[in-house]
Amino acid sequence: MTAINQAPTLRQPEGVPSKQTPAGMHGLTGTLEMIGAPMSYGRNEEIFGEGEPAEYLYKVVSGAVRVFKILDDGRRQISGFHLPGDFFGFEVANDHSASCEAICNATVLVMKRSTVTGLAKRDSSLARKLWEITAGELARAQEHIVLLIRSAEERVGSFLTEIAARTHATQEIDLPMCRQDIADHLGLTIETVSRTMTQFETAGIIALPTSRHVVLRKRAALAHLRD
Amino acid sequence: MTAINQAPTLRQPEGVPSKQTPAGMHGLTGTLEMIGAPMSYGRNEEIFGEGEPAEYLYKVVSGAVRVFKILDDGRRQISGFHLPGDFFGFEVANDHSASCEAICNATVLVMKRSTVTGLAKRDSSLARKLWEITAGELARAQEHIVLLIRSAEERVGSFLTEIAARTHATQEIDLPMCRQDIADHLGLTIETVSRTMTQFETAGIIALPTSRHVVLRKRAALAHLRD
DNA sequence: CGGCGGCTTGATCGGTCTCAAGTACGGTGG
DNA sequence: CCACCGTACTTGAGACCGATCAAGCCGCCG
Repeated sequence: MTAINQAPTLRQPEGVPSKQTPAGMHGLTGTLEMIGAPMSYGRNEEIFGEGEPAEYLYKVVSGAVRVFKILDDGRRQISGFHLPGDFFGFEVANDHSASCEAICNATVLVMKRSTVTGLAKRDSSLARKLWEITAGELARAQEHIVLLIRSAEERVGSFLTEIAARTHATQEIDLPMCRQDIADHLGLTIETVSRTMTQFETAGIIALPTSRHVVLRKRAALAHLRD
Repeated sequence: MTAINQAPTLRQPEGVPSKQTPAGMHGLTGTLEMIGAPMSYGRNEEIFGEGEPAEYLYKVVSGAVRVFKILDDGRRQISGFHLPGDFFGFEVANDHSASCEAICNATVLVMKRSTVTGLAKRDSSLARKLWEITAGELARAQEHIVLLIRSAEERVGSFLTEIAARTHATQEIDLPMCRQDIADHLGLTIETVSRTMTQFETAGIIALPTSRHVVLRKRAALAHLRD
């Protein structure tokens, strides 16, 4: 626990509110941000732990976080990475079903859960938005299931494609997470992830100026890998 | 399509409503069943298809159904089996994200989605219940992800344990689904499923009087398999 | 310069898939 | 009642992919 951990400042988050919510987004982005407080977390700092009461809902402002479970055999399954703009930590149950850590220094908007669910009781569009966020998580989980039954090549290829799409990158992506994080997300070993990346580079599908910086040379090839 | 397919009778389902909803169940079971109509489906009959408009919500009364996607390489991923009492076909989006078929002859309660979401706008406890059902699906999907990164032995063992729990079976279970269904659910081949079952039988963990009838001899051993 | 964490590469092992028969069971028709 | 058939399931042999074990390399920071 070497990280800086600012106490939430109970005012509007700086910077963010200037971007006003576009109409048609059900107003959640606006509403929730109003009641949120920005918090900073250092690299590898815990944001919440599995089994803890889920007091807050979160939205990434900058940086990246990983949500994971530690299995009884000691392995770690990273259920997802969350990037700027993503909500996370939404629970219907009272406790968090997974743990969450900052991957790198990260700023996160923190909203009190009781406030949000209280508002949702009176505002059916907000209630629906909460449902939609959970349904979005479900869709992502199901995509992930489909990914896990495929070959290592396809898993790594899809991962790169997904990160590129979610960061709105056209050509180059900077991976915030290490190889072990990727491996624990894709259900592979660090060696297999590394080998597969090298293989993509050899095939001219990507370039790797540094291990964290990926240049997508043939995006179509990445997306259409067969096993 | 050889199956019997009764048109929905737009009256209260027979038999079911006599069981009144116990207090504290948020009233959904009661409310939704009131607006539901029972439908019968034959073995392998389609209940809805991926991409179709999600007009209805469903609840299994008897029998069993499988929800699945066909992948672009032709493989089939069964995201889940639904047994009596289970809801399925819940979507936030307008279209079904997966297909659904009856595994055996099955009776299903069918509720009009627009009616339900209309009610949810005015009834926050119903809105919350819809959210809870989706969150339950999410939790199940995440459990499944954890399962998919484990060994074949563990997958089959957990599958048997899960079915036993969900059918409230203490000792013996009747599998409604064939080996291929199990394989497509667990991300294995039919041969591996079969071999693993045989292996459990040889080890005295289960008995297999017939291929669909499983006697659990050592439930603890099934649940605690290591890879 | 030394050390360390993160990453890559190599050699070998093992689990699961693939391909290929073989078996059990239920239904159908003679 | 039995012969036949099709479907579901089991079993076997071999190939292959990814895990494991083990070095080595790179970049960064003290």
